[in-house]
Amino acid sequence: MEVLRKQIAIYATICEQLVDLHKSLTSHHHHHLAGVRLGNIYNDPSGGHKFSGRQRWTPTPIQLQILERLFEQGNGTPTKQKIKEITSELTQHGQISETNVYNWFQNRRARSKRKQQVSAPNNNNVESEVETEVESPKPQQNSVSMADDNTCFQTPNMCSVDQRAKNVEPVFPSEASSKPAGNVGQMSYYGSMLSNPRMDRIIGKMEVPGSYQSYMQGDVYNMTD
Amino acid sequence: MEVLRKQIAIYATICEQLVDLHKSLTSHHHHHLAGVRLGNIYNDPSGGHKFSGRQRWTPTPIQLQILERLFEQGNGTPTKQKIKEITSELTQHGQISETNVYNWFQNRRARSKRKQQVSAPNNNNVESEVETEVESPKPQQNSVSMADDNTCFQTPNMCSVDQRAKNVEPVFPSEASSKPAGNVGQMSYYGSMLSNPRMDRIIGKMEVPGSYQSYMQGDVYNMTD
DNA sequence: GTATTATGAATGAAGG
DNA sequence: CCTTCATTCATAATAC
Repeated sequence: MEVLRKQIAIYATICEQLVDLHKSLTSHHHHHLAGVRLGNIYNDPSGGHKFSGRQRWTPTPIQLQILERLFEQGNGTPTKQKIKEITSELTQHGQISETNVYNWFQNRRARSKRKQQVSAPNNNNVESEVETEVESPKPQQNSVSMADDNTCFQTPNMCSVDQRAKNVEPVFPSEASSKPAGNVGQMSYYGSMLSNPRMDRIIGKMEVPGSYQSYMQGDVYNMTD
Repeated sequence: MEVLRKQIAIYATICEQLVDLHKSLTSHHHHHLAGVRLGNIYNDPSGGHKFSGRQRWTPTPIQLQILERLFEQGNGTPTKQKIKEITSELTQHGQISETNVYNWFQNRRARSKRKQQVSAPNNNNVESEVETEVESPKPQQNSVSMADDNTCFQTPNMCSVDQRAKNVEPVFPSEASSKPAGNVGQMSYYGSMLSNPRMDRIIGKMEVPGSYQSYMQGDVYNMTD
């Protein structure tokens, strides 16, 4: 009897933790779970009514045309004021929000930049590492001394596994029918999956880039380190 | 006694399903999350100069959880002292630096603010025509998105699970090897578990804290013109 | 139907 | 603090 009660309590805890975890994950990465409110109508004059649910805004050809034109004109300097105007204008041609416009310009600009970087290699001719995508000789944000002490600081994944492949295997077994939770005392399943097994003892120190550094400097407390 | 046994069975089922769901989500979309954490997991035999890895810190789910909690607690402006403490704590769950924590809070706050300032004007009137969550063919998250019958997610993977309420065996674990059920397979869907009274509270926590839908509603940037 | 590409969106970090 | 950039992720569109 006591055992049973305990079991119940434990399960309750586990469930809560699972839910909490789930919430964290979904709220940060699974936007498609949450913010599906934009493409509900998607007045696509081109005919098809894709009521399949649209998580992602897709510009109509007309919108795209206008956006492209604006981009070429102002060349990627969308002021907030402009954005509003543009949005108002584009709304007449389909569902759109200022966020969409903002994102569009941001992406457009970034993409252009990147393309040019790739197209115009300065003096390197050995950058043909991976042609899968624009590997781009990333000029690296030389903060201060990030690659000096411990190069492997925050790098979650050093080896360049192609994440674009959708069939990458998670490290933990699929366990479709293995065992969801081993011991009830602790969340062993998620524990093993989500918490790190003390493999990090190499936490040296980190770079101190501008903002934070200045932030720190203003403090009365000294960096007791 | 019987009630207790039943409770255990129910919890076992719930846990299984949560885990399964979570696993589906993470493995489907977040392969990187599965092997998250500083990935020394993969042997890098190359050991060469293939160090094109990412340099951007990515919080582990646990770190994220903790950070979110701290943020919600009202410590919107963590002092340096706080940051140090938090960092120390989070270091136990993955590589992290004070800068990361600082940036995270900064970003979190800024974006939270940005979203709120959108929700606020929406309170009185709905001048923004982008606001039209009525008649959405795909009912998105509202409060208990998962609790809906077939709401599922847009994820094709998830939606392909049929509702065959298979063996929801009680499998109340004994005190020793309390391992909830061995096989969940396609999981019998949420319907069964949601009808449980205990699940009520948990489902309440399930709801996504509303990040993206409000983000979509209006502009992202403020009009500092 | 499956794999690949294009691109909208999310977010960590830097700058001001 | 607020804005912007750079990078990454997920998915609609498309090629196969």
